[in-house]
Amino acid sequence: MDDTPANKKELILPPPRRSRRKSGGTTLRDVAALAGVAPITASRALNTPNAVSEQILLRVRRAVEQTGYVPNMLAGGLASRKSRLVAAVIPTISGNVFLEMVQSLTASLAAYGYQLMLGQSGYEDSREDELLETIIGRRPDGVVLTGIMRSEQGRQRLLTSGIPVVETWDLTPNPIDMLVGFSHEKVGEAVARYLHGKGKRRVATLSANDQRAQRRMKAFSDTALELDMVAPGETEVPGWLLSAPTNVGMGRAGLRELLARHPDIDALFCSSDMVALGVLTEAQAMGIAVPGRLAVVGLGDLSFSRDLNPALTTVRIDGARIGATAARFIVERSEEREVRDGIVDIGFSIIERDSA
Amino acid sequence: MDDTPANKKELILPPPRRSRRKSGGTTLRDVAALAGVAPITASRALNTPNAVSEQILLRVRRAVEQTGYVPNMLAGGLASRKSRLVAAVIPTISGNVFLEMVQSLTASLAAYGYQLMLGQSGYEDSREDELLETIIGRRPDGVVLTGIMRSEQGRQRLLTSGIPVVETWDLTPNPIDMLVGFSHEKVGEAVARYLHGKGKRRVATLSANDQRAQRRMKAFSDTALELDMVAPGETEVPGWLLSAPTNVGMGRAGLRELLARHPDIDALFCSSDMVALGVLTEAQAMGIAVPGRLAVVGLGDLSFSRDLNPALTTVRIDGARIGATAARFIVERSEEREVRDGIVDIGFSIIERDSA
DNA sequence: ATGAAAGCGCTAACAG
DNA sequence: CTGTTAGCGCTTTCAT
Repeated sequence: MDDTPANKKELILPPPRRSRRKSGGTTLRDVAALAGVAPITASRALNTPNAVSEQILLRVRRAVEQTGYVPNMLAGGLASRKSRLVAAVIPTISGNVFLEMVQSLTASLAAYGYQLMLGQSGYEDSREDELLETIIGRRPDGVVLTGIMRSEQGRQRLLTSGIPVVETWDLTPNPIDMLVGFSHEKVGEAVARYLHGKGKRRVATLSANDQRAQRRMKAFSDTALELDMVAPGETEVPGWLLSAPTNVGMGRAGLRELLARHPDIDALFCSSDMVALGVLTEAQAMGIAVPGRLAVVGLGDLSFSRDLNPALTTVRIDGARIGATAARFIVERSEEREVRDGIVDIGFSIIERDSA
Repeated sequence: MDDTPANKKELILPPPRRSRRKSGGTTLRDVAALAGVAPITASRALNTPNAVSEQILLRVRRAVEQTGYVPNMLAGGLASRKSRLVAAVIPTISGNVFLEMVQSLTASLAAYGYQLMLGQSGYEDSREDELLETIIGRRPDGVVLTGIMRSEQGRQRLLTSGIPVVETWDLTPNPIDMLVGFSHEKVGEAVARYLHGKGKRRVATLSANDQRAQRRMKAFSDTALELDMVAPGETEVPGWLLSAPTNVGMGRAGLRELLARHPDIDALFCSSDMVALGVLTEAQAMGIAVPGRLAVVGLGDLSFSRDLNPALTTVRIDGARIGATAARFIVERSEEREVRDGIVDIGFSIIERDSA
C-alpha cells in the first residue's frame, strides 16, 4: 500500500551487473582454481616449471588435462610483449625460388616455438608497404623480408616499430637491421666466368624484369663484355626480358625470340630454373642440342633441376640456410641472448651439371 | 624534533607506484588525447568511421598520422575476440600441389583484412596434432586443414575450441565443420575411363604413398580391372609406390622400375605432375615415345605442365578456388553473416593435352 | 616458492 | 554521437 512513486525511487537497486559475455573457454583462472592455487602460480607451472614445487606442478598439470586448457597466446602476448609470431614477406610463393626458404623458416621457427605469418607482396613495392602496416599491427617478434626494403617509408615504419628485421636474398651496405643474403652481382660475374671457362663466346640472357634478376644480368653482361663473349663488333650481350613472375612457357617463348634475333648464341643464363626448364623444353622441341650447341644455366637449384635431361647446371642459393639463419637471428634477438650484428653473406655456388 | 619512531610509523605513505614498463609505442590513448577525445571514440573513428562525426574523424586521423600510430591487434583481438588470423595446415609446401591454394588463401584473406598463419605438418599425423595446440592457442578466426582430420583427438580439440574449420582436398560424410574438396575415388575412376576411351589396355600407376593418392589409385585400378585394362590373366593393375613427398627423380626411377617389370604397359597414371615430369623426362631419355608408346597422366596441373613437351595431360584441381572458397567461408562465419552449411564439392577436370 | 595487485592496449556494454 | 566503466586472459612487479 505504501507503493508510492517516491518510495520506489528510494529503492537501492543492486549495482547493474554488466558482465561481458564471460565467453566459453577455459582460462588459466579455471585451471588455477581447480588446482587450488593462484593464477600466477598456474602460469609459472606452465611457463617456468622449475620455479614451482613438484607438488603444485603435478596438480596444475592434472587440472590442465582435465579441463583441456589451451593458453591464450593473444593474452599472453599482450601481457608479456612477446607474440612468438614472425612475419615473412615474400614476393610470391608460386615462383618456387623462395619455397625452400619458407619451408625452412616455418620448420625452424616451429622448433623454437614460434609461428610464421605469411604475406605475399607481389613484385610491386606498393603492396609491400601496405602489408607492413598490418604486420606491425600484430606486434610480431620479427619480420623476414625477401630482398632489401627499398621504400624509405617502409624502412622508417620498421625502424620505429622496434621489431627485429631480417632482410634476405640480397646484400646492402646499410640494412635496416639484420641481413642474410648474397651478392647478385657476384652471381652474374661468376656465371659469366664459368661459361667463359667452358669456352663459350656468344652468351645471352633470359631474365625476369625484377630488380634482383636484372642486377645479376647486368653483372653477367658486364663481365661477358670484358671477356669478349659477344659477336665481333657487338657492344652488348643479347638479352630478353620476361615480366615477373616468370614461368616455363615464358622460357620457351623467350628462347625462340632470342634465337630469332641471335641465331649464333652458344650459352644462355636464365634468371630461374623454371625459365631454364622452358628453355630446355623448347630446345628439345626445336632440335637444338644442349649443351652441345647451346649451354644453359639456371638459378635456384629447384627440386627438379638435378633430374632433368640434361641435368640443369644452376646457381644454388641455400634457401634452407637463409631460412634457418633468419629464424635463429630473430629468436636470439627476441630472447635477448647475444645481440650479434647479424649480417651474413651466405654466398652461392654454381652446381655444374650437364646443361653447361 | 618530533622525529620519534612512532611518528614515523604513522606516516601515510603514498601508495607505492609500481607502474609497468609503460613501454615505448604509441597507443590509442595517446592518439585520443592528441585528438581531444575519449579512447573509445578514437577506436570508433578507426573501426567504424560512420559512427563518428566528420569533425572528430578528421581530428583522429590527423592524430594518427602525427603519431604514426599502428593499432595493436593482439590487444584488439583479446578484447573483441576476433583475431583476424586464419591458420592453415599443409603437409608440405614444397610438393607444389598445394601452392595454388596457399597463394589464393593468403590473397583472399588479405582482401578481407585477415592474415594467414602457415603450419606444415609433414605427412605424419603426429605433427598435425602437435601443431593444432599451438594453433588453437592463437585463437584464430578459422583453421584450414589440408585433407580431412583423421585423428579423433584432433577432431575433438578443434570441435571444443569452437573455431570454424574448413577441411579441404577431400570429401567425407562427416566433416568437422565446413568442407571444400573433391572425390579422390572419382578422380581415379575418371582417369581410368579416360584412358580406356583413348584405347589404352595395359595401364599402370606410379603413386606417392600418402592416403589420398592411394585412394585415387585404388579407384583407378578397380575401374581399370572392370574395364579389362590389364594383361590377360592378370588380376591387378601394375603399380609402383613412392614415399611422400615425391619428386621428379622418383618419377624417373619409378618409370624404370615399372618398365623393367611390365614392359608392355601403355598408359601411366602418376600421383602428381612432378612425378609425371620425371616420367616424361625418363621416357625421353630412354627413347620411349609419349604418348605413342606410353600415355602419361599427372595430377595437379602445375604451372609448368601445359608447357612441357609433350604438354602434360593432367587432372586439374582448382586450388585457387579451394583457397578462395575456404577464405570466404571462414570470413562469413566469423562475421556471422549467413551461416551456410559450407560443404562444397568443387570437383576436378581432366585437362586433355598431348601426353595422353 | 607463492601470492596480490596492477596493468598490457583495446573494445563491449551501457548510459547520456 | 560521445563517454564511462569494466573487463578480455595473461604476466610483471612487488611483497611475503
